[in-house]
Amino acid sequence: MEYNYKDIESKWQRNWSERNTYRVSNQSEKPKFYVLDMFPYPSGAGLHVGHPLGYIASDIYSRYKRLKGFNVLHPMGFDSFGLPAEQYAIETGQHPSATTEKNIETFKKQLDKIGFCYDWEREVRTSNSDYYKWTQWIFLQLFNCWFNPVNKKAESINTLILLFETKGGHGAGKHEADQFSAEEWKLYSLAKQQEILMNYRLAFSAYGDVNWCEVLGTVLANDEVVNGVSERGGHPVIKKKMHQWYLRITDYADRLLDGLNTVDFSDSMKEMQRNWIGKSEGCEMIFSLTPATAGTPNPSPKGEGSEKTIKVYTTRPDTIFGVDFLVLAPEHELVNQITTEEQRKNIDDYLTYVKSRSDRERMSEVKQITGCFTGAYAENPFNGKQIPVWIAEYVLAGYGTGAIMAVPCGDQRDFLFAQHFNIPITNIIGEHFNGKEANSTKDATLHHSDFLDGLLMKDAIKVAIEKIEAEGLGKRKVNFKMRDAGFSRQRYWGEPFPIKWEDGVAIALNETQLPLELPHVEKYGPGPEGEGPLANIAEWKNQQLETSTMPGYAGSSWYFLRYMDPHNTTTFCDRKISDYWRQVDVYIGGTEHAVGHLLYSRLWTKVLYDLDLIGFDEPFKMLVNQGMIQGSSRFVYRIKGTQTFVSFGLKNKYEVDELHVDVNMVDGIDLDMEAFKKWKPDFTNADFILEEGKYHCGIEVEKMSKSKFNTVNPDDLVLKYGADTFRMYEMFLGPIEQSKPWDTKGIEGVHRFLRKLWRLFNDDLKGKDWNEEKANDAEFKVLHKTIKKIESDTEQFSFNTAVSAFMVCVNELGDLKCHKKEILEKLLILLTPYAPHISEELWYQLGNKESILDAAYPVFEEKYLVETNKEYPVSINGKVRTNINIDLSAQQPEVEQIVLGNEIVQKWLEGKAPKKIIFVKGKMVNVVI
RNA sequence: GCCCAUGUGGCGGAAUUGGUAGACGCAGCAGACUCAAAAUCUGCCAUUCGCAAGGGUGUGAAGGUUCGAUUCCUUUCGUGGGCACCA
Repeated sequence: MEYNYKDIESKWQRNWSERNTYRVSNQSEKPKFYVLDMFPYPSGAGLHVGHPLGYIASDIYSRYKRLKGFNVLHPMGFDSFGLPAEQYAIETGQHPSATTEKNIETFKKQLDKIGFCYDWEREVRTSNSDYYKWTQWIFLQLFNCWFNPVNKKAESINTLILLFETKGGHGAGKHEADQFSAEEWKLYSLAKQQEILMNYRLAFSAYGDVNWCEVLGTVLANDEVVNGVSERGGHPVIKKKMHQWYLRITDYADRLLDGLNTVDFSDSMKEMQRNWIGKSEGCEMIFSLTPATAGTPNPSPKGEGSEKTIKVYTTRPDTIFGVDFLVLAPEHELVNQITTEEQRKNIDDYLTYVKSRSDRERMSEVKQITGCFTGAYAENPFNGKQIPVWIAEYVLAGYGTGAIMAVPCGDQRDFLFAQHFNIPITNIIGEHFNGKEANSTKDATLHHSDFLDGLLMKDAIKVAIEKIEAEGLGKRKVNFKMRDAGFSRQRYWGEPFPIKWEDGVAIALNETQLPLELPHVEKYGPGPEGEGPLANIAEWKNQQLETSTMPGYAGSSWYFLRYMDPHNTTTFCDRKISDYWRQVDVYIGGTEHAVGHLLYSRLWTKVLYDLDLIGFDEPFKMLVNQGMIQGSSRFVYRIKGTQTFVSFGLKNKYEVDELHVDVNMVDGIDLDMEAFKKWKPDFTNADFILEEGKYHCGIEVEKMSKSKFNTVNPDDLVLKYGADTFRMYEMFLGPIEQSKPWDTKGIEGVHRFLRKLWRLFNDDLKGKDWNEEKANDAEFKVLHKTIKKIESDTEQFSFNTAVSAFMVCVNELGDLKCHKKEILEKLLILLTPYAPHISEELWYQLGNKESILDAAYPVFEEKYLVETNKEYPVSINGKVRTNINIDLSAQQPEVEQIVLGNEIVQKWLEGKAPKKIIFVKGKMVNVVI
């Protein structure tokens, strides 16, 4: 009887589904455990081999925890709103709801073939109105609350109104502008009151920049902008100010930082989030502008210019005497006012240039130094030095005050700027500055720095801030790099905002009006003036409903809660149920979500917690990052203007175009030329220039994507080798957290392993081959070594080494000719999380009536592994020269005697006495000569 | 540019807290079985010198700490991911 994975897998998948084996109850005597995958975006390309990597890992862990006696929640769903579906719809004329539905069906079918233990009754889809009803509902909670800086938590906006009514503007203690009294507040118009409240709401509306493409008449995602022009059509893209919704995530910056100390994420992940939040301590400082220097007319009439000030933010106030110029962000509101007439043309040209540049380009292309002098000068408040004021794209409006004081001797970007524009550099750090590059040390002693002279820079920071505050020139300030999160998209395929606009005031819909359903239209396109497609729909527009929709991360910020209670129609998730399941114990997904999704869902969780809607304020207790499976692309080289293809090694002799070719037509690097000819009509008559009789393709590792023809479909592999082989092979590829290019080559080895396992139970010819004999010590040793290894590897998500331990175990049992049920039965339980189908089948063959899914996990017993002796490696000066078998209980003197008596050691000693003998018990011996 | 990760045989990778580098698997080579093939089994498999015994070199590169470094430190190069409207 041979291993027939096809029959076995379909048999047990049917059996498990008929018996509802994977249904999870919200009530159980067992302790709970919640294992979650980052749910997929159901793209039209279907599942590729990269998707299941994390899913297999979480499935193994879930099954393992179940064997260990936990009530395990392990759900799956779909993040089904998003840009690609919308784009695809525009291109093909199909409605996104239809394509999304179809894609999800494909995904589910593919997932089921791999044998995951999902409870599909708990499936969620973010684009279903019974789901996004609650996304909208949570948005309303965000809209209707503010962050109280005193209590450091979200509270109802009514508590803020009450403060305004009783104490006026300082009640909230936040916005400097809100210096009104309680009486004034009461006299304000409704619109004015709402305008002020908008500065506090956690979900708020304000003006912000978007990528605007005039020709396409639409707002573009950064992804759709390539080198400053639109990806589709290559049209120019500029920044445009538009009304946008935001989430006030900056108010939670400190709590998001603190929360990192309570969760089990990798250090690098925490570091990335910390850097994103970017907390820095420094001070704001005011520079007053001086009337223009002689020879240039004063741009501001009636001496107004002298009253103008520039507020800069710096983390290094200690360098105040090294300031050689100020730089404003090109978008800074003062730019227009301070520019002198002579400089106006230059400045305008520069602003036009900057408008075409993305933030990314502005930050990354530092070698290309650009900037423009405004003609204005500011005064150093401490020594009266005249400082030119420039604008430059490397200063971003969104960070700090949008203005910096440049210290070329201490900051490399400032240094390059000064060098490029011939601005004289003041050295305040003596020999620490070599004139060739900036030195950002804090350990130098300050020179030419007046009251800071002779101080160490790191000590001077405090002194400088105190002086600045004492003289009223500025104040201590904590800044965050993080900005409030843009929350609206000018798109169709997303959650509509439950918001109406009445005379410029945003009015929240009543909860009873939810869900506010996305209107179904056959065709849609961008609305006027960059509005979303909803603006084209008369019945929508007439109701004055908000025309943008929510971004992709809205639905994914809270989906883990909905899985707990997916069918509830009265609340997003019953409090009793979320109190049972609580945090996600293990969350598995890619690092690409490190700062986006993970921060947003942490924010939403904290707000829901503050409002007492859930009982925990961090969503994910532990995070496991899976690496990305990359595609290994193959290329062919077509001689320009022909259908002749030249092999990789000869391509430099011709002028060629590089074309992606489907990896599935290439064996290693050898192209299947017949398959290639049939691939596309263009290639039917292709000619080839070969090397050594073969056509060699070029190789490059890239993201796995349909357009690069480097995707590998898991279905084909499951069909050819079975789900169990596929699962174990994906795990065997390498550490779960490491990125690696996909390569199908090694899958045979895993399949061979499963057949070898099968043959421990069944002989291909004779049939049943297992027996009920008593196992001996050697067999128990193999088993218990494996139990120990598998258990600890599984706990540590080291699945690749676990697979190899299974192989070692089966090899060793094969060598021992062990076919004993007593041993094999335990091995099957260890294996079932990894290869559930074959394990269940063999378990059944051993005569078990109950499913293996709930068997008791074998208990490791140390006694089988106890050793009395060890082959100690013996090194001479750190190089291993021999091994000596020594009793493990031996102590240093005894060991020294044995080692020095050894022939090989004697030879290396050449009669000399050793200087030192290092003995590490149970490890090694090193003789130092 | 900034942030994070990563670099070990022909290939994927292994190596508790610094303690025998290359487990396990793929590919390859040789052999057994077979009319033959598949399947299976046995052996070899970092590199270099050597008939062998044995020795030299070797974990991206260069330094350092240590009795001992793939592991720790410094510098440097390559690759992958993220950088706020892809999800």
